[in-house]
Amino acid sequence: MTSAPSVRPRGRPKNLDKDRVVAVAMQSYWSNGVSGVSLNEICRRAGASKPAVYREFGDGDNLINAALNHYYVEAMKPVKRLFASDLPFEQLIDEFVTYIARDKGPSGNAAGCLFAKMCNDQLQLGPKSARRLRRIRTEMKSMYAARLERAKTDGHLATTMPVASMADYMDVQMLNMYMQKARGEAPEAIRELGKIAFSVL
Amino acid sequence: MTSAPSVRPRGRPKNLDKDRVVAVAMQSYWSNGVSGVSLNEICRRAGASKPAVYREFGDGDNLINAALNHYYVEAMKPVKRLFASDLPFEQLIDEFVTYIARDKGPSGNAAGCLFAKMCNDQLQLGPKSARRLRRIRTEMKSMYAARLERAKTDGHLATTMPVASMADYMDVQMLNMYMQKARGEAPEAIRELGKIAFSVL
DNA sequence: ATATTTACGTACTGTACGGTACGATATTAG
DNA sequence: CTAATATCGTACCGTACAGTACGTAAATAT
Repeated sequence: MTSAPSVRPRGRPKNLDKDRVVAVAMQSYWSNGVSGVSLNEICRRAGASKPAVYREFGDGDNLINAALNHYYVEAMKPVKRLFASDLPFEQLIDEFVTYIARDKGPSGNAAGCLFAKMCNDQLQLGPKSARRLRRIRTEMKSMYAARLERAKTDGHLATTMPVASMADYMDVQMLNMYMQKARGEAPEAIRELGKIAFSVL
Repeated sequence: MTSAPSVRPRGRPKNLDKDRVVAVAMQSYWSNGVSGVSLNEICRRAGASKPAVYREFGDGDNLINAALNHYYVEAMKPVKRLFASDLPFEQLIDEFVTYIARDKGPSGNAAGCLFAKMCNDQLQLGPKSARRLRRIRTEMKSMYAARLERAKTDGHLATTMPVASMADYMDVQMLNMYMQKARGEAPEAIRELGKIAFSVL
């Protein structure tokens, strides 16, 4: 566990609020895109000194990586819960679409999914965060695939399409919806788009 | 017309190859994304001096705008031709999907649609190019809508869905396919994705 | 020839970036 | 107390960026 190291370590105690830095980084990348906000700016927003951040994270790539992980564990909870639920498949998709269309950024004002934002400028991501991003996407596709398989055996889904293709399709369409949001489209339009896109399943 | 001004203007003749600069800019933005390549870099690649480029275009925003226009008139020709053709609607869509999946960047190696790339980082676009981009997208949606209307009256398209919604959907799915390409997906996978997405029409 | 007009490009400005050197400071170990 | 340890943050490094000042060169007009 990470909690309560009852004995203090040796040197000067840490002052940097690592969690805050990660949270600010996540929010910043979420709102402005990874290439839309600098490490300098994140330090400023978090009220942390740059050397402290470098001491903690090593380099910018690792900070992005940490922000991405934070996003994955925090912001994807509802989606994971939804896909683990026993809702009929059709209803699940409907909830999924509604959730994506309604989802708000951390500061309240709408923004796109951090995954989608990162997938966009993958090219300017460091190797570590790029790798992590790919891995997360694979995980989500597996989640989709598992649920699709389950729906198929339950008879809620009659199709000849291979499950893997459908999972890929869901992944792309989810990112797509989030991109629309990031472009400032209205939630209603996005919901409509999602409904059409997922009507093929 | 822009051709052959038989009388030379007064001062020192221009040496800057404006067309080349625009072409290089287009190719650069196409390959690296708008925020992935600097004006400095474009000057370097085009073999032009920076002041010359500024004299010609005023600022970076105008250069992006010019590149976008160049792309629109040059690279969208096949698509426009396709939508003006008399192909049965279903076949047209099939060709459309195939074209997007196969489309290669100017240097031969695959890259995403410049529209899609620009839609991504709209936020870091200048006001002029952002405005132009919106306008072009609207134009393309109109093109889709007109063709959809035509297919409907010809009886090639039986649906209750409003034409405007379908045009929006086509627009989004086209950008979506291009984004997949920009992310390095295989043409075959993209074609598959497109086929599924457009099967709802 | 000389004045006028125009484009040329080197060399500069100021800003921001990612990243770090290093002396100061706060703690524990003995 | 002193030594050892570890974090602190100011002030700096070199690089790259967008944009421009300005002296020079090449043309036409007179």
